[in-house]
Amino acid sequence: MIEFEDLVIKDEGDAREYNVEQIRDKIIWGDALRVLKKIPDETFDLVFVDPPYFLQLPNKKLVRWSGTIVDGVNDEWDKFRSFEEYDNFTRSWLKEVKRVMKPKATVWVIGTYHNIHRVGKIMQDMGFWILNDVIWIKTNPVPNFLGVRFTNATETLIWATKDKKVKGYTFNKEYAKEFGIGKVGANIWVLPICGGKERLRDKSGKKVHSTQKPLELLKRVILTTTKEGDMILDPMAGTGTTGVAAKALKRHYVMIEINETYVKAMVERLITPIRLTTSNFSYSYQKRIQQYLKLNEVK
Amino acid sequence: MIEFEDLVIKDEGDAREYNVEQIRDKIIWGDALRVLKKIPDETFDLVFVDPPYFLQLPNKKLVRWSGTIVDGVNDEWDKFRSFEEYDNFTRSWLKEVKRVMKPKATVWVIGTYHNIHRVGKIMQDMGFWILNDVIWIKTNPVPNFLGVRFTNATETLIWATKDKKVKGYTFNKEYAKEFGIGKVGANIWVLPICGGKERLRDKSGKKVHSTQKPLELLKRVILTTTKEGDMILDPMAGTGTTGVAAKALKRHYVMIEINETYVKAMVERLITPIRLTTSNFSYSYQKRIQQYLKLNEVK
DNA sequence: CAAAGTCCTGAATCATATG
DNA sequence: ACATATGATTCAGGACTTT
Repeated sequence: MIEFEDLVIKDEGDAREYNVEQIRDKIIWGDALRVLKKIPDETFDLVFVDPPYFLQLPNKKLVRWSGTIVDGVNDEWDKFRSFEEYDNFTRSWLKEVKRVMKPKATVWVIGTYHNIHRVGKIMQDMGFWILNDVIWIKTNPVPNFLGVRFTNATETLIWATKDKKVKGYTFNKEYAKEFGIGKVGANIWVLPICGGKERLRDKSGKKVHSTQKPLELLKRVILTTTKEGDMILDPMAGTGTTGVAAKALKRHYVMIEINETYVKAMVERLITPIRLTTSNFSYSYQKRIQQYLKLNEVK
Repeated sequence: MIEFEDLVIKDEGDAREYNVEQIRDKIIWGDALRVLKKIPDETFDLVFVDPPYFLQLPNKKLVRWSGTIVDGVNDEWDKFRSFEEYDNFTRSWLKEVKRVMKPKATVWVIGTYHNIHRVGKIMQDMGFWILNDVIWIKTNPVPNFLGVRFTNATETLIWATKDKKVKGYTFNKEYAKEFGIGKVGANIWVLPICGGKERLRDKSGKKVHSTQKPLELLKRVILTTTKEGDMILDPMAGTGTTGVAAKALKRHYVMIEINETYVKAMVERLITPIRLTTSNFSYSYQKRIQQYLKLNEVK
């Protein structure tokens, strides 16, 4: 039986460097930046980053007509004092990410309009070369019930190499065509927000993580842009969707996370067998997505 | 009969300021920045900007199977020496745009991953408050022939106020629901690239403008975020889609454009009567779009 | 005249090899 | 570094031609 200790390395304050064998298929419990600095150069084939979105939500509750309260993101890890502080944080982790990427590796970063433009510009300024934006269309977004904006139903993923000159990165176009709307393998993915049985909840029914990413999303990232056996890094792993998907798809992972609750949740997920099929969707989700995919058949 | 002189003001080098009556429903033929500086504060209810995308295309030809060559963007106006030069240009026009916006006005900027993140971050840094990203899904994008990336089928529009504190901007949610995918009025618009009879061509059949925007796009922008009689500015008007749509929808426009060929094309379009209905789409477009909208009915 | 087939093209950061 | 040659690669829509 696999135990917590088999999967988790607690990062201690000393300065030694990790070696690749030691951290393969492990969760490193510690601060992302501090841990990243101890990882050797050119270790990973793929990096997936889901940084704080810096939502800048007002510190008041948003109440629905029904009287219930919108359970938005109000976590300490999403608090920054200013754009400048957010940008400095972003540059810091991007610098380390770039260093630990193999020469032909690619990196994904996910965000919304609150932060993605800041991240994207900083990436370009640091020499990353954007290959695509991929638009995730959420089939079940939170509606804008005040009717003062468009309902924000999308997130944006930036996919990039570490440098303009990189050739020969991994791109599996068969999967790109399978996932994207239309025949062309477009940069548009339609899938629901993480919910149902996949969504981790504590005993009181509260969400363990406010922004848990769906397995289907990471499945698509991994299948389109890695090969079996590749090393994948997620330096802000949250509840570990990246590692769970990587394991199921026969890739190696390294996940970094500082929050103890999240680390424990991740371990639970990793020792629970899953199969990564569309059955990870509920039936109604599948039906909805089929509607989108029917577009392929329009003449 | 309406003549060129009735519609066009040629911007001369002198320093006098334009007044609102003088420029209403006019094309100002001159440099965007120089002209903008002569426009009074708080003149417009809406600004739409389609800046150069800074595509940084390689200096080599992309040849198709058939032997034809992809006629990509190779215009002087899309050339910048560096990100820094592009950013300085962006900041310059954004500063003037902010000044000529009425207090409750909003601004739209369109771009692709090549430039939109730079523009978006700069807007945030200058105090603009992003209300939404709107994703334009192009039904007929240029495929990625070589299969090394996702086909880039989207453009991104940023919609913002000039300041975080702005309340009471115009948002017509009925139209937002009509245009966006799903019942919720999502931030996703599906429409084709400008082509067919709408696409302006010279006598030899060559595109007048390499990136002419579809009328349907501007129709949506105008109907969702302005009222009848509003003043709309397009400071880089190209072949004038903004003005044509504004006129048809009973809004006032001011368009700035420096290129003589484009100005002449604009005048032609403005004196040609049009009706702005969905018949601007061909039937097959409509069918395709209906397929997307069927999602409304999914339970 | 309608239907089917051919050809061209669209905001594209699209490959590799050789000189 | 840049330019040129060669080769494997693509979908939707519109214009035009053939059946």
